[in-house]
Amino acid sequence: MPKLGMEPIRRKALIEATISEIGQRGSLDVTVGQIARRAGMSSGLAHHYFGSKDQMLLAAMRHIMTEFARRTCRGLATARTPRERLDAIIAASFDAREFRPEVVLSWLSFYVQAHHNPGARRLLRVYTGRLHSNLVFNLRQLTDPPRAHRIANGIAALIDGLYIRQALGTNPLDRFQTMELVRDYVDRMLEKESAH
Amino acid sequence: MPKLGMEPIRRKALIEATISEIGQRGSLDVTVGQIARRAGMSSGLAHHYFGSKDQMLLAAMRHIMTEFARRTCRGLATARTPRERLDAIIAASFDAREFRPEVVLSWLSFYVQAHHNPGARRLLRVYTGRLHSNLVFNLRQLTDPPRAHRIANGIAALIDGLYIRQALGTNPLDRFQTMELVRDYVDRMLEKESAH
Amino acid sequence: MPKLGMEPIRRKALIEATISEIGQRGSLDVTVGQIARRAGMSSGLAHHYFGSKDQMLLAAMRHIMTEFARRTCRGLATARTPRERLDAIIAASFDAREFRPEVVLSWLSFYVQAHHNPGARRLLRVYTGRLHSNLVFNLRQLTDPPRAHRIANGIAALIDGLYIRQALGTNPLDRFQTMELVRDYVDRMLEKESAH
Amino acid sequence: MPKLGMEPIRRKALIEATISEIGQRGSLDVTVGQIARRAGMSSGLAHHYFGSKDQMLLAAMRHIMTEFARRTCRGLATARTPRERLDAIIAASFDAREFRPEVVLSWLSFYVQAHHNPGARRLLRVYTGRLHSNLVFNLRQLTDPPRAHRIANGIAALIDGLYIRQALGTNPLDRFQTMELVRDYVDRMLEKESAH
DNA sequence: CATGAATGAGTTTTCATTCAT
DNA sequence: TATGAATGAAAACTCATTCAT
Repeated sequence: MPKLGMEPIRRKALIEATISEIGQRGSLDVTVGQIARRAGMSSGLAHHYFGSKDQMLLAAMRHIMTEFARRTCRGLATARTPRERLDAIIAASFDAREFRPEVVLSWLSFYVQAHHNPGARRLLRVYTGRLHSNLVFNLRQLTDPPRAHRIANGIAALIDGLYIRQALGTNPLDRFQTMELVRDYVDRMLEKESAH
Repeated sequence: MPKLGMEPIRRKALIEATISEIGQRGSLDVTVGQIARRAGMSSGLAHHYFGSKDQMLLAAMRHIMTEFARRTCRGLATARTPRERLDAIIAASFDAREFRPEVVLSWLSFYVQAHHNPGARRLLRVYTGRLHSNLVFNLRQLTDPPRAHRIANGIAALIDGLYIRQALGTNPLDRFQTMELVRDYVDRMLEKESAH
Repeated sequence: MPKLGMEPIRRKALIEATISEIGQRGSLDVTVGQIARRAGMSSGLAHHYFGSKDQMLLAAMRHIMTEFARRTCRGLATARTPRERLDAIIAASFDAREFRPEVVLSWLSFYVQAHHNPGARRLLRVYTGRLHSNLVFNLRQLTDPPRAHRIANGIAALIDGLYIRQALGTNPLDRFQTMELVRDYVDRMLEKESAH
Repeated sequence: MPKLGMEPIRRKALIEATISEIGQRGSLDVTVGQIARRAGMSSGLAHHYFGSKDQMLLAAMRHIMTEFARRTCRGLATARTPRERLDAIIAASFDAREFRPEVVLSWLSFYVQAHHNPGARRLLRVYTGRLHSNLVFNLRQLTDPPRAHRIANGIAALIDGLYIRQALGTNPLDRFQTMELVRDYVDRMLEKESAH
């Protein structure tokens, strides 16, 4: 049933199928055929729209990051104070849709891929850089610049670590406790009288 | 001329070659042939000693974890106070030999593998469990049990996150700063007067 | 809005695109999609007009040969003597438009195709036969029949060889020197006193 | 039955199978699977020994050219005069084994491949260059340098042309008549009194 | 008339694994 | 114990061709 304008529909279906399939299999070792089947089309069509498997994986990664960026923006829009904005960024990372097993596993897989795929690497840098500057911008209004950078690094590492543990099933906390852990970290690090 | 006692030598060579190869290629997509060549033998021999590729990867993972456990034990032996023991555990994680790119990348790869390989999963649980109880045991002497668990989770997540960032090249801190970040976290979380 | 009389226009565009594409890629491994795109239409339409890829390639071959035949006729029309007519045939082969890289390469590619495609083979025989009888007809007026055949074979082989070398870039002569080489051959072979 | 030292045997078998298969199918569009089957092995093994299809085709081309070079050398060794040496070169080109349909067709196919495969191109240049200098070296002892080059070009073109025609089945001459045509060309071109 | 969506067969290539020696 | 020859299954990718619209 070839209709006009199928491209965006097919691309979207393939991206979603990619994420689901990675999540379900728990590995980036997913074949184009599996993804295409899940998306209800032939593997040839998947190639037609994405050119290569790598491009498809990259598109999926991009999709996840775009969604994350959008959620972050939305959260930041309603926040009033720097502290609220930090919480909004954290909340975006642990949003219910973001923190689903398949999405978290996709992140992990992409992380691995990023090590040898230049495109994935670039994408990851964009994400990392954006998160860092978002955090630093707000932290700077609450503490001195060196500390702001230091805390931003801690937050980012904590988020990454909690993601991994979530992906591996070694995170005993639920979504809210997980978020609370990060917020607690921020609070503690911002306390004034600490002799650090 | 069949040499006696070759088995442990060959196995060790293969395990080390596995880790080096994964580190150098930056990916779990490493072939038995590549590993065997690096270990100076034929792929057939690698199978002879390990039975399958998966077993070989698992053995490499086990090796890394055993090394880590040994280092942790050694560190704990000389520590006198709970706080010192916590520091020893942290130091073991960021030991110079543990924190080499190839080892960190192997960890990351194993994490991915753990999700669908039961053997790897079991191994990972052992490591995670041991780390957690080690941390909790010492934290409990410094704070109440729920908090001890909470902080242990935070430390573990932070370590995992810092590992990932190290593997991906997104960790701007050097080894000592990295360790300091974790120790700082412990200090902050243990401060008494915090209103949490 | 179905346009009337599009067929010849489309067919012509496709034939020209076929030759250009083969010439540019330097290979018969040209896809229908590439040709169609170059001709400014969809691959489906190309099939609509030609039925199959082979038919399209064949039509292109036929086009080149028809052009050649037309040029030969035109050249023969103004020639007065047998020797002039021989020169006209030679000139038609090395006409500036005929001797363009893409056309020469198309010839070469068609030659290869001719070996297993009956249609192409038939077409090639027509061309070969026509050239041979044209040459023999005129040579017969200058020498005895066996020699005429012999010389015609030599000329045809020389032309083919020079074409190949042109296609491969191993012909160091320019178009005029190339033609002169053939004409020289004719002169030499027609010399009376030769002890052959 | 894996024995030691199979590599040269397998490589040879594959090269011969490549030439036969190209000859029989009349096209470079021959699959690795077909070649391997003809050589009595799996396609995987063919890749094991050659790395890629292109390398295999290239090896076949190299084989044909090496054989040609060897034959030429042998012929040149027994020749005493420049004229005899020219005849030896010609004879090597039309040697019974060289002029078999499958070999001639392989040449033609390789010619096509040479246009876009750098390796094939380089190989072809070596062959062309060697033939040219061999011819020129001997012709120079019989005529002036510019003429020597000119005649060498003619001979080479004639040989190529006769090969093509042989491959396409449009050469009505047998092997001896074909050779004689080239020798006759040489004789004619070397005649002194010609007013050229 | 025209599109481009869709398929599926076919091709190259890779690799874990087996096994004769 | 050790080799590397050999297989075969699986994967990515290509493309002629078909067909609903």
